[in-house]
Amino acid sequence: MADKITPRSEDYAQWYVDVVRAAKLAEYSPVRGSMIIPPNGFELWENMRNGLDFMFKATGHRNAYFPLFIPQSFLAREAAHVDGFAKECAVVTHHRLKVDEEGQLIVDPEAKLEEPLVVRPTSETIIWDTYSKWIQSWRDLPILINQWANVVRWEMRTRLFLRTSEFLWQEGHTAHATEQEAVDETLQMLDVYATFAEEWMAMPVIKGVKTEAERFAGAVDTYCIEALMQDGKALQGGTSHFLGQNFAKAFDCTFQNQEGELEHVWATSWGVSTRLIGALIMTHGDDKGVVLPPRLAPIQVVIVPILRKDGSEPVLEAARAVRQELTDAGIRVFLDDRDQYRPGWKFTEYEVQGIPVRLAIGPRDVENGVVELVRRDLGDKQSVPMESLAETIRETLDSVQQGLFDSAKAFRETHTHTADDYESFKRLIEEEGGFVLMHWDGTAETETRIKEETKATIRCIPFPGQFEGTDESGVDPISGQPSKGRVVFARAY
RNA sequence: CGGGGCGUAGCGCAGCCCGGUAGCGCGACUGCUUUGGGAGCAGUAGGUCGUCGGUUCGAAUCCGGCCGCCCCGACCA
Repeated sequence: MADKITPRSEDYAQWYVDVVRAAKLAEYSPVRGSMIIPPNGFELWENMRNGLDFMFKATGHRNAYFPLFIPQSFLAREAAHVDGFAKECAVVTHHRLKVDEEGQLIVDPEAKLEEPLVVRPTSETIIWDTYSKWIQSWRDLPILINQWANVVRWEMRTRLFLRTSEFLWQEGHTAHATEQEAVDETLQMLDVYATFAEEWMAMPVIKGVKTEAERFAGAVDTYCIEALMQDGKALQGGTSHFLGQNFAKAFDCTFQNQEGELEHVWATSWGVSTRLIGALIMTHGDDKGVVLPPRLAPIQVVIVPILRKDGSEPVLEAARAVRQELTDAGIRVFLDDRDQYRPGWKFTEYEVQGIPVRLAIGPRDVENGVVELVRRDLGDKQSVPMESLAETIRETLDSVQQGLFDSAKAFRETHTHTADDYESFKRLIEEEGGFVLMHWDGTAETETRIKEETKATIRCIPFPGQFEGTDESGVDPISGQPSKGRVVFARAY
């Protein structure tokens, strides 16, 4: 029987869990808050990683690896950073187990570490300790490094992909001679994320800067891309931080400039995580399952042959020929010729998994020189000629990619509202969800009050030009104080 | 850390109130028939009933302790 998927309209959170499970993207592990990522999920991550990695390298970055364990004292060096992460760190205190008198495996109390090791929640500290050794002169700058790694943040409440205690991500850490160069780098990487989100994930995003309350612990400015999920909640998809000289000062990282003077280095860091997979699911999924954008789908086209006891050989031959043609054209294709499942079962299975295009080839199709093509996003069946099939598929994949982006963008537009007074703001947040644009006086007081009263937070102060009228000055409807422009509010993941 | 729920076959669950041979569905395995939207029939295998203790002739069931997981809140990518 089919794995039951709760309809989105009934219970969106349950739908999400059902879909992740049914599409075999992730499963729970024996340890609370950590997850197993089977091939379906991991190949998706690999494709994301490849896309991003290419862009990182195209902008001059190189990959490196820094250790999982960080001396506890390192984390304490930057005050704001401690505040931000101390509450959610896993700490290694011992290095040995032993079997006790009762035969139980226990932590050996004799094997206590002199200094506890923190499992990295992020790597700024270990990296800046290293950079301080690498950097002496302005000639050593910039340093443009990225690492692909796992990190641990001991979360109280977890959700598959969206918030797990251990997750996979990339973290870029760069060092610069000037403030301007570091700021430029921060913004450049934000652009990389936005491009990736929109062109690869088909997920429209708002670019903006975080308020002080939402800022990364230790950053001067945090920039972000914010996406809107189908249930009207916002999701932060990636962040890029201008760290100023905070970490350079904490780790005494200086360089000698061209005038021979010692200066602190300017820093950035930026990251996206497996959380993006959650964003992808909640941007495009439907009641039948996941919907994957072709550029990221591990399998772009699945071929289902309709086999009969008599005369299935011509069908298989045709299916293999199609597979070859598409493979040669650089399309990721899978021929499911397993006899143990019937075609209907396979149709449903690949819909759950979100494969963008399905081809069915049966005896009738072979006779007529056609294949049946079904787009995952639209679901309509069409018969297309075998002739120049690769081209047809390529166009179809492009069309799916574009179609997903367009409908996600249309959704965001119909779920973005403007509020001019607090009452209608509250009504919009409560009843409509989505992004609400409203004037804000720039103070933490009103921001906190709104959060407490409505659970909505300022997702970002959007860059100019993304919304009509957000850059016009006005009045904060709560405090009556002047506002430089509307900011983006929403309830968020 | 508060509130709620749940631990019984790989997965989902019933059985518990009222103690007495551990069951159902899905999945798996074998065979046959099927195959254009999650096939049908027949058969087979699979269990320390979360854990420790108590009550009892006898505990999945009653009592107590402990452990774990999920959901909702406070906190966060």
